[in-house]
Amino acid sequence: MELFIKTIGSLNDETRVKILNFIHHHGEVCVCDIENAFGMIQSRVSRHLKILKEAGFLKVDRRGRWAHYSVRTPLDLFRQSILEEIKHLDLTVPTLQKGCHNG
Amino acid sequence: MELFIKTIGSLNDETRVKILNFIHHHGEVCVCDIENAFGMIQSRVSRHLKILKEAGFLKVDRRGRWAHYSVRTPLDLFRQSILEEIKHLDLTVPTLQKGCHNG
DNA sequence: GTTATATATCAATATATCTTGATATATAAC
DNA sequence: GTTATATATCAAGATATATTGATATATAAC
Repeated sequence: MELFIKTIGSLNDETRVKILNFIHHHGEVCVCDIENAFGMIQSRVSRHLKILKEAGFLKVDRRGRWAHYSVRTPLDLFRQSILEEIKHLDLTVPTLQKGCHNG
Repeated sequence: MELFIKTIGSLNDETRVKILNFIHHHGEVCVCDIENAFGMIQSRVSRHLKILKEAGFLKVDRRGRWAHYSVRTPLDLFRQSILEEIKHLDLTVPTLQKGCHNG
Protein backbone atom coordinates (compact mmCIF):
# COMPACT_ATOMS: atom_id res chain seq x y z
CA MET A 1 0.00 0.00 0.00
CA GLU A 2 2.76 2.42 0.90
CA LEU A 3 4.41 2.33 -2.54
CA PHE A 4 1.02 2.48 -4.24
CA ILE A 5 0.13 5.67 -2.38
CA LYS A 6 3.59 7.07 -3.11
CA THR A 7 3.09 6.35 -6.81
CA ILE A 8 -0.38 7.85 -6.86
CA GLY A 9 0.66 10.79 -4.71
CA SER A 10 3.49 11.63 -7.07
CA LEU A 11 0.90 12.32 -9.77
CA ASN A 12 -1.48 14.26 -7.57
CA ASP A 13 0.05 17.52 -8.74
CA GLU A 14 -0.31 19.14 -12.15
CA THR A 15 3.28 20.33 -12.16
CA ARG A 16 4.62 16.79 -11.76
CA VAL A 17 2.31 15.37 -14.41
CA LYS A 18 3.61 18.02 -16.82
CA ILE A 19 7.24 17.36 -15.89
CA LEU A 20 6.81 13.59 -16.26
CA ASN A 21 5.14 14.07 -19.63
CA PHE A 22 7.93 16.42 -20.69
CA ILE A 23 10.60 13.87 -19.82
CA HIS A 24 8.65 11.03 -21.42
CA HIS A 25 8.31 13.10 -24.59
CA HIS A 26 11.90 14.30 -24.85
CA GLY A 27 13.67 11.18 -23.62
CA GLU A 28 16.45 12.52 -21.43
CA VAL A 29 16.68 15.96 -19.87
CA CYS A 30 18.66 17.61 -17.12
CA VAL A 31 17.29 19.67 -14.26
CA CYS A 32 18.11 22.99 -15.88
CA ASP A 33 16.27 21.92 -19.06
CA ILE A 34 13.13 21.72 -16.93
CA GLU A 35 13.91 24.99 -15.18
CA ASN A 36 14.17 26.66 -18.60
CA ALA A 37 11.23 24.94 -20.25
CA PHE A 38 8.79 25.61 -17.42
CA GLY A 39 10.27 28.78 -15.93
CA MET A 40 10.55 27.24 -12.49
CA ILE A 41 13.18 27.82 -9.86
CA GLN A 42 15.69 25.06 -9.31
CA SER A 43 14.68 23.92 -5.84
CA ARG A 44 11.12 23.40 -6.99
CA VAL A 45 12.16 21.30 -9.99
CA SER A 46 14.59 19.26 -7.93
CA ARG A 47 11.97 18.46 -5.34
CA HIS A 48 9.42 17.31 -7.92
CA LEU A 49 12.01 15.14 -9.67
CA LYS A 50 12.88 13.47 -6.40
CA ILE A 51 9.22 12.62 -5.80
CA LEU A 52 8.79 11.20 -9.31
CA LYS A 53 11.98 9.18 -8.93
CA GLU A 54 10.93 7.73 -5.58
CA ALA A 55 7.56 6.88 -7.11
CA GLY A 56 9.36 4.63 -9.59
CA PHE A 57 8.81 6.68 -12.74
CA LEU A 58 12.26 8.19 -13.27
CA LYS A 59 15.90 7.26 -13.16
CA VAL A 60 18.88 9.60 -12.89
CA ASP A 61 22.17 9.36 -14.65
CA ARG A 62 24.78 11.67 -13.16
CA ARG A 63 27.47 12.74 -15.58
CA GLY A 64 29.80 15.44 -14.34
CA ARG A 65 27.87 18.36 -12.94
CA TRP A 66 24.64 17.32 -14.63
CA ALA A 67 21.90 14.99 -13.49
CA HIS A 68 20.14 13.48 -16.50
CA TYR A 69 16.61 12.29 -15.85
CA SER A 70 14.66 9.84 -17.99
CA VAL A 71 11.79 7.39 -17.66
CA ARG A 72 12.88 4.24 -15.88
CA THR A 73 13.13 1.14 -18.04
CA PRO A 74 11.81 -1.43 -17.91
CA LEU A 75 8.65 0.09 -16.52
CA ASP A 76 5.98 -2.13 -15.00
CA LEU A 77 2.58 -2.32 -16.70
CA PHE A 78 0.81 -0.22 -14.08
CA ARG A 79 3.13 2.75 -14.50
CA GLN A 80 3.12 2.23 -18.25
CA SER A 81 -0.65 2.53 -18.31
CA ILE A 82 -0.41 5.74 -16.30
CA LEU A 83 2.13 7.19 -18.74
CA GLU A 84 -0.18 6.26 -21.60
CA GLU A 85 -3.11 7.97 -19.91
CA ILE A 86 -1.01 11.09 -19.41
CA LYS A 87 0.02 11.03 -23.07
CA HIS A 88 -3.65 10.90 -24.03
CA LEU A 89 -4.27 14.10 -22.08
CA ASP A 90 -2.56 15.85 -25.01
CA LEU A 91 -0.83 18.38 -22.82
CA THR A 92 1.22 21.08 -24.46
CA VAL A 93 4.83 19.97 -24.19
CA PRO A 94 7.33 22.84 -23.88
CA THR A 95 10.17 22.67 -26.39
CA LEU A 96 13.54 21.48 -25.21
CA GLN A 97 16.50 23.78 -25.72
CA LYS A 98 19.52 21.69 -24.95
CA GLY A 99 22.56 23.35 -23.44
CA CYS A 100 22.26 24.55 -19.88
CA HIS A 101 23.24 28.22 -19.70
CA ASN A 102 25.86 27.60 -22.36
CA GLY A 103 23.95 27.33 -25.64
CA MET B 1 -5.99 17.24 -16.87
CA GLU B 2 -8.67 18.18 -14.37
CA LEU B 3 -10.39 14.79 -14.44
CA PHE B 4 -7.05 13.00 -14.40
CA ILE B 5 -6.01 14.81 -11.22
CA LYS B 6 -9.44 14.16 -9.74
CA THR B 7 -9.09 10.45 -10.50
CA ILE B 8 -5.57 10.28 -9.11
CA GLY B 9 -6.46 12.44 -6.13
CA SER B 10 -9.33 10.17 -5.22
CA LEU B 11 -6.82 7.38 -4.64
CA ASN B 12 -4.30 9.48 -2.77
CA ASP B 13 -5.77 8.32 0.53
CA GLU B 14 -5.48 4.88 2.12
CA THR B 15 -9.05 4.98 3.39
CA ARG B 16 -10.47 5.46 -0.08
CA VAL B 17 -8.28 2.76 -1.59
CA LYS B 18 -9.58 0.36 1.06
CA ILE B 19 -13.19 1.40 0.50
CA LEU B 20 -12.88 1.06 -3.27
CA ASN B 21 -11.30 -2.37 -2.88
CA PHE B 22 -14.06 -3.37 -0.47
CA ILE B 23 -16.77 -2.39 -2.93
CA HIS B 24 -14.95 -4.00 -5.84
CA HIS B 25 -14.64 -7.20 -3.82
CA HIS B 26 -18.20 -7.37 -2.52
CA GLY B 27 -20.03 -6.08 -5.58
CA GLU B 28 -22.71 -3.81 -4.14
CA VAL B 29 -22.79 -2.29 -0.67
CA CYS B 30 -24.63 0.52 1.05
CA VAL B 31 -23.11 3.30 3.10
CA CYS B 32 -23.89 1.66 6.42
CA ASP B 33 -22.18 -1.55 5.27
CA ILE B 34 -18.99 0.48 5.01
CA GLU B 35 -19.61 2.21 8.33
CA ASN B 36 -19.94 -1.21 9.96
CA ALA B 37 -17.10 -2.93 8.14
CA PHE B 38 -14.56 -0.18 8.77
CA GLY B 39 -15.90 1.29 12.01
CA MET B 40 -16.12 4.77 10.52
CA ILE B 41 -18.65 7.48 11.21
CA GLN B 42 -21.20 8.14 8.51
CA SER B 43 -20.11 11.59 7.40
CA ARG B 44 -16.62 10.33 6.78
CA VAL B 45 -17.81 7.40 4.65
CA SER B 46 -20.25 9.58 2.71
CA ARG B 47 -17.56 12.10 1.88
CA HIS B 48 -15.13 9.44 0.61
CA LEU B 49 -17.83 7.80 -1.51
CA LYS B 50 -18.66 11.11 -3.12
CA ILE B 51 -15.01 11.61 -4.06
CA LEU B 52 -14.72 8.10 -5.53
CA LYS B 53 -17.94 8.60 -7.46
CA GLU B 54 -16.83 11.92 -8.91
CA ALA B 55 -13.54 10.30 -9.87
CA GLY B 56 -15.46 7.89 -12.08
CA PHE B 57 -14.96 4.72 -10.07
CA LEU B 58 -18.38 4.26 -8.48
CA LYS B 59 -22.03 4.51 -9.32
CA VAL B 60 -24.93 4.86 -6.90
CA ASP B 61 -28.29 3.20 -7.07
CA ARG B 62 -30.78 4.76 -4.68
CA ARG B 63 -33.52 2.39 -3.54
CA GLY B 64 -35.73 3.68 -0.75
CA ARG B 65 -33.65 4.96 2.12
CA TRP B 66 -30.52 3.19 0.96
CA ALA B 67 -27.82 4.28 -1.45
CA HIS B 68 -26.21 1.24 -3.03
CA TYR B 69 -22.70 1.78 -4.30
CA SER B 70 -20.88 -0.40 -6.81
CA VAL B 71 -18.07 -0.13 -9.35
CA ARG B 72 -19.19 1.70 -12.46
CA THR B 73 -19.59 -0.41 -15.57
CA PRO B 74 -18.34 -0.31 -18.17
CA LEU B 75 -15.11 0.99 -16.71
CA ASP B 76 -12.44 2.45 -19.00
CA LEU B 77 -9.11 0.64 -19.28
CA PHE B 78 -7.20 3.20 -17.22
CA ARG B 79 -9.44 2.80 -14.19
CA GLN B 80 -9.57 -0.94 -14.73
CA SER B 81 -5.79 -1.10 -14.54
CA ILE B 82 -5.88 0.89 -11.31
CA LEU B 83 -8.46 -1.51 -9.82
CA GLU B 84 -6.26 -4.41 -10.85
CA GLU B 85 -3.23 -2.83 -9.20
CA ILE B 86 -5.22 -2.31 -6.00
CA LYS B 87 -6.36 -5.92 -6.07
CA HIS B 88 -2.72 -6.99 -6.32
CA LEU B 89 -1.97 -5.10 -3.12
CA ASP B 90 -3.70 -7.98 -1.35
CA LEU B 91 -5.32 -5.79 1.25
CA THR B 92 -7.34 -7.39 3.99
CA VAL B 93 -10.98 -7.00 2.96
CA PRO B 94 -13.39 -6.66 5.89
CA THR B 95 -16.31 -9.09 5.78
CA LEU B 96 -19.68 -7.79 4.67
CA GLN B 97 -22.57 -8.24 7.05
CA LYS B 98 -25.64 -7.36 5.05
CA GLY B 99 -28.59 -5.79 6.82
CA CYS B 100 -28.20 -2.23 8.01
CA HIS B 101 -29.10 -2.07 11.70
CA ASN B 102 -31.86 -4.56 11.06
CA GLY B 103 -30.12 -7.91 10.66
C1' DG C 1 -49.33 14.79 10.33
C1' DT C 2 -44.94 12.68 13.84
C1' DT C 3 -40.95 9.76 14.54
C1' DA C 4 -37.05 7.03 13.08
C1' DT C 5 -33.50 5.87 9.79
C1' DA C 6 -30.13 6.61 5.84
C1' DT C 7 -27.42 9.70 3.60
C1' DA C 8 -25.44 14.31 2.41
C1' DT C 9 -23.42 18.65 3.54
C1' DC C 10 -21.39 22.33 6.43
C1' DA C 11 -17.97 24.43 9.74
C1' DA C 12 -13.97 23.92 12.57
C1' DT C 13 -9.72 21.87 13.55
C1' DA C 14 -5.81 18.89 12.43
C1' DT C 15 -2.65 17.20 9.13
C1' DA C 16 -0.20 17.07 4.85
C1' DT C 17 1.73 19.17 0.73
C1' DC C 18 3.63 23.01 -2.32
C1' DT C 19 6.46 26.99 -3.04
C1' DT C 20 10.07 29.95 -2.00
C1' DG C 21 14.60 31.62 -0.52
C1' DA C 22 18.67 30.23 1.84
C1' DT C 23 22.11 26.97 2.45
C1' DA C 24 24.79 22.67 1.49
C1' DT C 25 27.22 19.52 -1.56
C1' DA C 26 29.70 18.19 -5.52
C1' DT C 27 32.03 18.73 -9.79
C1' DA C 28 34.65 21.54 -13.14
C1' DA C 29 37.70 25.33 -14.50
C1' DC C 30 41.38 28.02 -13.18
C1' DG D 1 44.06 25.89 -3.32
C1' DT D 2 39.72 29.58 -5.21
C1' DT D 3 35.71 30.50 -8.05
C1' DA D 4 31.69 29.20 -10.74
C1' DT D 5 28.00 26.05 -11.89
C1' DA D 6 24.52 22.17 -11.19
C1' DT D 7 21.83 19.95 -8.06
C1' DA D 8 19.98 18.73 -3.41
C1' DT D 9 18.12 19.82 1.02
C1' DC D 10 16.25 22.65 4.82
C1' DA D 11 12.99 26.00 7.11
C1' DA D 12 9.01 28.99 6.92
C1' DG D 13 4.74 30.38 5.23
C1' DA D 14 0.78 29.36 2.09
C1' DT D 15 -2.53 26.19 0.37
C1' DA D 16 -5.08 21.89 0.22
C1' DT D 17 -7.11 17.81 2.28
C1' DA D 18 -8.99 14.69 6.14
C1' DT D 19 -11.65 14.07 10.23
C1' DT D 20 -15.10 15.19 13.35
C1' DG D 21 -19.60 16.72 15.20
C1' DA D 22 -23.65 19.21 14.01
C1' DT D 23 -27.17 20.02 10.85
C1' DA D 24 -30.03 19.26 6.60
C1' DT D 25 -32.61 16.34 3.45
C1' DA D 26 -35.25 12.46 2.12
C1' DT D 27 -37.64 8.20 2.62
C1' DA D 28 -40.29 4.85 5.43
C1' DA D 29 -43.24 3.46 9.28
C1' DC D 30 -46.78 4.83 12.16
